[in-house]
Amino acid sequence: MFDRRVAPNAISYNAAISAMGKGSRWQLALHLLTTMRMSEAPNVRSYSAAISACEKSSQWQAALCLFGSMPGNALMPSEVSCNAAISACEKAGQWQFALGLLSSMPELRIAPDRISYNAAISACAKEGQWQVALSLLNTMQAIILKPDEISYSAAISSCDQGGQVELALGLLNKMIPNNLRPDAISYSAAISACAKRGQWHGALSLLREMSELRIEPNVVTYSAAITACDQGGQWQLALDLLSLMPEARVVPNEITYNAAISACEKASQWQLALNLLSLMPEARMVPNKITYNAAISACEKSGEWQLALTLMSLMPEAMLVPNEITYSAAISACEKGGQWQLALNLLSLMPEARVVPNEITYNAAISACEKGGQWQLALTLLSMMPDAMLVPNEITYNAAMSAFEKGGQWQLALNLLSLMPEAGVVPNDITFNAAISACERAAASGSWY
DNA sequence: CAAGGTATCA
Repeated sequence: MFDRRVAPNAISYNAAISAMGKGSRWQLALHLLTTMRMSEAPNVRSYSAAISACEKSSQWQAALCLFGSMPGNALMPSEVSCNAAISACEKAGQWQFALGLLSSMPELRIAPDRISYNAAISACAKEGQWQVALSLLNTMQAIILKPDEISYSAAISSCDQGGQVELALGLLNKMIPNNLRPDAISYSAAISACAKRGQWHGALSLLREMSELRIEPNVVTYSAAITACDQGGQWQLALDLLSLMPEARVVPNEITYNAAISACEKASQWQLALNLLSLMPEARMVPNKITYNAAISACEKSGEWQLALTLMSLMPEAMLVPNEITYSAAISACEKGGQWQLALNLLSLMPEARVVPNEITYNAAISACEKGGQWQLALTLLSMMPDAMLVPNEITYNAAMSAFEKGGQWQLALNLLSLMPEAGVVPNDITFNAAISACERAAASGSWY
């Protein structure tokens, strides 16, 4: 094709740009768009393919630049180019930009179509903007753009992200009356909504409903249902679902196993968690960072701090780099095992491992100090948080408060309590109980004055 | 030759 005798034409360039997009090579896609100019002017499809390439590589600014440069290149943006730009905003979590593009379409003399709305609904869904997503769905109906299965699934997903189970189920139930056929994706989104609220019963009902309607669940459906059982405290049911997958001819993947390992965590079933981890290679699955993090947490919840640290130490040979979640889970494991020195050691190793601790990491470390009776260290960690650009939250304050209480530091406890309002943290029962207890201990031991 | 929906870890 690049033989000088046969010049590539627009079609071959467009195909190449599209292929770069599928391989997440956005720079190469843009490079092709540039080199294309030497033989002929890129057309609307070239731009659409390039915008889509940027979208697939999460380069939303580049996508918007391309879209915005079309009129200057004597090209009228099409529905497709605009929809690709909306998708780029969606992938990057820029729901306001997605809505802005949708609303600017009429000025550009492009009528938004079903795909424009669906992409915008998805953008809102990803960011938990369920009210906006639902209003877009209503707008679609109002302007006689009949929402389809994808519109509904995206809207259900917005309710899922927003924790609105009832609304999610309501939308699912409206599909058939609207002559739409719910599929595995619509059901998976609804099951996920149940999972977020721990409604395992609802999730299993939806699975049953699927079999009545002859809708084949897929691996995502099962993974979501396993998570629903996990969140609902039904770890046995979660594992039952995993074991039922072969006869349903659904092949579990890494995510399914990760969800199942997570279910073992809540049940303090570290043996089962490690067993699942060990079964993965023979099922041709490669455990990833999330798998290890879930297994480390399972050990943590079971009080197996040594095993948790062993798992963490095995990550490099599995070519996995621990992240802040790994460290936080491992620090929590040390906390549960009364190993405050090891917990602090892990925290101190983070900078050289180029892992940035977050609030949760500090909270775990402060709790470890509290359990180890190290109120001074808890105070030191608390005071280090602003330097690390971290804002202590309710959990941080409560952990520090308990540390002061255990250490008989009633003045510090009361001082901390008094600082909470200006830090914008509302003390709760745990906070007050710890503070009161600190004072009672002081009074009982006569150290009040 | 271009555009839209589902699941996992502290």
